[in-house]
Amino acid sequence: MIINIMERFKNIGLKLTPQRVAILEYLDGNTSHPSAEDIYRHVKERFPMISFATVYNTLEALRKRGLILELTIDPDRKRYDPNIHPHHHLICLRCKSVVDVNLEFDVPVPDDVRGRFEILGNHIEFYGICEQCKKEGGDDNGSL
Amino acid sequence: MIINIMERFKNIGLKLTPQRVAILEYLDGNTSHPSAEDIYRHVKERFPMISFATVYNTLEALRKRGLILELTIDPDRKRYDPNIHPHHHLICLRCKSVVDVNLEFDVPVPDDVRGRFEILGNHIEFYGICEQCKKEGGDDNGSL
DNA sequence: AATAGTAATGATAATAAATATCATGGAAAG
DNA sequence: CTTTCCATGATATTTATTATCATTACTATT
Repeated sequence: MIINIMERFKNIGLKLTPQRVAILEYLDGNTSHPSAEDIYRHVKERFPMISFATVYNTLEALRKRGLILELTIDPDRKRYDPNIHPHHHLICLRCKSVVDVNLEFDVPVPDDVRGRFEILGNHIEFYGICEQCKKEGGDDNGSL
Repeated sequence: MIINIMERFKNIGLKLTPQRVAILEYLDGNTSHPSAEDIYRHVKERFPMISFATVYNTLEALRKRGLILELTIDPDRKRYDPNIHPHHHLICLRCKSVVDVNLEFDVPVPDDVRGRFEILGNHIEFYGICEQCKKEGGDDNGSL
């Protein structure tokens, strides 16, 4: 999979730099829905000189080509998802962790809506409390 | 409806200032999902002295009491919704407009998922092209 | 292998949204 | 009316993201 992306990178005329490889390797199969800063901090361990500009640059290059998704599920920051297949998300209101739901749901939108809006896709966010947070107790459920 | 909110405002110990009334009136029945800046610009017409701090202040007070929802559907800014009943959204990829879908969908989440995550609610985002944008043509569909 | 062409890097500055601070003003209650 | 205490507005700060640009370095070609 990651080989494919690297090949596609080159085929499109994008240069495959060590920094980009590191970012791609971090993203490959990653289901933690990292933010730009998460990625920056991780890659920095191997490339202490890496700049935020490179991270944003690479993410934008990937996004423009549809190789990653930019998620708008965290009110504070963008998150990125290398899983580009249609799927949904469970979002923990306490710890903000995001878990994939790899299911196809049939969401029957009425004709009168379809007539007024060309629907190209959908994304379901499930809000709740993750297993980990439930174990730890507490009663702040955050807010929807 | 707006009377109710104003009453509740006072009952909770919040002060009902002219600025807040203006914000409440603008939000009441508003289905445009305005950003803080949208609200600021509108209220500024009547209260040229109003500050952004007051807008954010009021929105936070309303949100904390569950009187409005903070929407995380626009990658660039938070949007606010006075409709606190469960509903979903159509988001135009071209003009970023947001339209309500006041329907209840039954989204059957499998038991193994429910066992690992207490689901408290869900929100469906439909992506597509609105009627207005389709009329105007163009072929930039934005990206999911 | 040397080189030329071009895109990527990283340092830095610039935007922009949202939050924090705080002296002053004003709503609410008695 | 007066007192209390929260809200306001001016401003500063924080944080995320985008923009700029000289330098670097990958890639293809020779």
